[in-house]
Amino acid sequence: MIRTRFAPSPTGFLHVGGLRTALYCYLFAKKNNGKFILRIEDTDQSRKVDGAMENLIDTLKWAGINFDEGPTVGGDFGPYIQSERLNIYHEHAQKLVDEDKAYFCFCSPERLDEVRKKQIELKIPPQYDRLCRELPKEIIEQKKSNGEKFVVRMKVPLIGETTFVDLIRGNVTIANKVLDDQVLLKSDGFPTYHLAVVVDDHFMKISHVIRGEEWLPSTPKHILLYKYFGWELPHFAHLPLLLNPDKSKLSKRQGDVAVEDYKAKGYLKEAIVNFISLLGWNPGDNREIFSLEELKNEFSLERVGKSGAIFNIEKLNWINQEHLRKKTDEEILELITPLYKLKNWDTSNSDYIKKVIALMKERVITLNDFTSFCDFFFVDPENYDEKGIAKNWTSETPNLLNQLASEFEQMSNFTYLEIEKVMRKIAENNQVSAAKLIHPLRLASSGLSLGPSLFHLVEVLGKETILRRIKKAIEKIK
RNA sequence: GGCGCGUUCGUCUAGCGGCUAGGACGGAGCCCUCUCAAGGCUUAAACACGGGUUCGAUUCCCGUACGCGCUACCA
Repeated sequence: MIRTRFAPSPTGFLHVGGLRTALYCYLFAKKNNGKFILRIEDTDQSRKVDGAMENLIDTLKWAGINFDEGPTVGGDFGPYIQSERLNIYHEHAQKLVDEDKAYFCFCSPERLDEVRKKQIELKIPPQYDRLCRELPKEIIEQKKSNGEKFVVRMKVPLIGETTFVDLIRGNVTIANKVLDDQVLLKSDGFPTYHLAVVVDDHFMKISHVIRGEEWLPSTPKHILLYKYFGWELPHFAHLPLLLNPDKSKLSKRQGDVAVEDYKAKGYLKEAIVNFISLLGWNPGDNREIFSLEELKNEFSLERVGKSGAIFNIEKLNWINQEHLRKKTDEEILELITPLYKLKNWDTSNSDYIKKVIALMKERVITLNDFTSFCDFFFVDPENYDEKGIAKNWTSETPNLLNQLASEFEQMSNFTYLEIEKVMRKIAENNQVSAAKLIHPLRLASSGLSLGPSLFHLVEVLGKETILRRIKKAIEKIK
């Protein structure tokens, strides 16, 4: 049984890198008829943020990444929040101490700092100097009864090396001597990541540990712990990192990293999921547009790459457009209605909004473009594009528009076909090109010099609005 | 500093000893056209470097360089 987990810390919003890790874990599990588990790693009380867990869960659900076990849904191997599992960690830390595979350490943070500083000065690798590694039992008891604070550290072998297989990178070997005597249990009684991850992955029967590359160097410690406990190893797969444009690890400061930021910008969940799926994985052929369902069928760890990928918004834009096109006008209506309400635009006439969608669908990138480029469908323009005026508005324009207005007034069948006929006729009568009418009318009706097909636009806006706007434009422009 | 991982067009990538090194986004140009998009066509653009191995290396091995990650009682 394939079981994977996504194990974020509730320290803020879900990062796009986190979403990708979660997605790959999810896809791998689903592809193999396995289970995907969500576990909350809240062992650092100082970094914990209220509401972060709920936010994480909401965002995963929004993206369509549903977990089979985890907080809020339960499961047979819970609890799924590490702070609710402290007794399990204590028990296992004690077991290691009893078997001489870990030890109590009473060194103060101050001493540790000092040791580290000195080591750096001497240009030797900073590491715990193992002062407490062989403390006699009596001393330990004495210090404990004195109430001295302590941590539990793992006893790393001084010699030898640890090798493991990474599903993405192959064999990785690290000498044990460069491994620190890692703290397993902190003085506040919480475990560190290293203890908690091993214990939980074991008891939650995780078959494949799929996580970011930043964990690669500490994996030998985890392997050692599995061996100390006598547990079977899971498979490991370390994903390449997501990068900023300058190739550093994707972070705030260089753009948006929270999934919510992209949601707020009007990107579709389908597009975000599709885009990040391609950052480090490819299907092996030229297809690029995938639904989540399709990804579930296609995904494989064998096709995950090794090098980091820069998060490039241009491609996201294109993918968003592609997914937007796949949506029906009805679906888009549902997505943008809340945005329109925020703008205080009239949303009571959904047929009208659907016409707007039909006209704009091909020329927007994000959902937000349905608001930022669509004001004129709902409110009369107050300002007119300066360049457009300079280029297309001449002294004869008012006269032409007035002729147009009186023709429009008499039309009973106000459709784009008829509108076009009328406009071309007037152009001909005045011996000017149709453009002399089209561009100024676009300006008058939208205030812009770009937008959808003018004849369609006029039809959708309707006779009354058009006549009003023609009048207004003639008054306001020069 | 130490250890680890990585390195194909600007970006995402295909390639698993023999290819005119392919695709996509973005760029440029042309066509279409009432503008803007969309669409169609065309085009520029890459194997980090040096050694091996081999009849033959983008591909395998070793170095170098560069980048990134880790080096916490953070994850």
